[in-house]
Amino acid sequence: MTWGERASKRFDEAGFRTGAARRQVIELLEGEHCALTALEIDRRLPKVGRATVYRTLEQLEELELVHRVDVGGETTAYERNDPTGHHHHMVCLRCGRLVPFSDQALERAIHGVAGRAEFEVTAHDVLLRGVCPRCQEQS
Amino acid sequence: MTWGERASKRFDEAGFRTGAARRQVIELLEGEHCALTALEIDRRLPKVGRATVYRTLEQLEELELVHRVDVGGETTAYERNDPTGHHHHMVCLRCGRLVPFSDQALERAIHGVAGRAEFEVTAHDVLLRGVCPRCQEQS
DNA sequence: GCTCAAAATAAGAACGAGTCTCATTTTCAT
DNA sequence: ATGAAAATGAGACTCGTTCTTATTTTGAGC
Repeated sequence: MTWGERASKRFDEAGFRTGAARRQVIELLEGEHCALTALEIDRRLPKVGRATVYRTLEQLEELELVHRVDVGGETTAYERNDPTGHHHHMVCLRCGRLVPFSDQALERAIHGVAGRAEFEVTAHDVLLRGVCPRCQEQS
Repeated sequence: MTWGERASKRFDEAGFRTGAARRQVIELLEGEHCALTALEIDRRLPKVGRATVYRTLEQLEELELVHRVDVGGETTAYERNDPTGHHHHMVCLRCGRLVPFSDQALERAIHGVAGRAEFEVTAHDVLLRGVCPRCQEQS
């Protein structure tokens, strides 16, 4: 079952009705592999209102079908929750490109810290900032 | 030498002139131990213009006297660069409290990833989200 | 101390991301 | 088919941040 099918099903089960706007947002996310910002989605779906885009993303997040990716001060990005795996991002400071990565040692270290902390840690983010290969060439 | 003195000196060396506004921003940061948001600083210094607050923070960042702390979508916070050390933050999802931590294994893992990446990595952030002890008690 | 060009500043307009409101359209249980 | 409830689009609004511009302050050279 694809992510899109799973998303539709989960919406049904949650008792939501399905409109054209929601379908389009889901289709768009289905086709993307890395994070998309809310405004990017709005721009790519000119027939869908901004409010609807944000509302839909909020619902998708509640249903745990997408999660936010915080990439710096600018705008928030959203990404499909793929059961295949947890990962983090590198962001290019010049062009904004996002590249995913994952690392076992990193995850172990984070779980270690979380275990020793007084906080009840429920989530974590790691962001590497730098310059992507493409932008390095250009300088 | 205090952080404030170091900051003033560094500004001089960089060829900047010293105005009243900048002095006030530096004094305010001097007195704070953890991150302050730009707007918080603006609010606490009503006689200083918004633009000046932001410009000063930008310059402080360039001179490596403060660094940004990204704590979620809202607003960006700034924190004194203490030579004693690099650290990350846990943020409480209920009350917003920030608590610093640092961990050797975590840093090693991050440097490992950065070294293997095609990106030229210049900075990194780690944020643990959860519930602080104080808020855990209240529930 | 003065002087004056350059730097710093204050005030507020402008901008961009995100939220809210509300009138209209669509969905779906009946 | 019908109509109450949900979903939607358009645009007003908010808030953090940036830009513009006219004014004030600084400090190097006298």
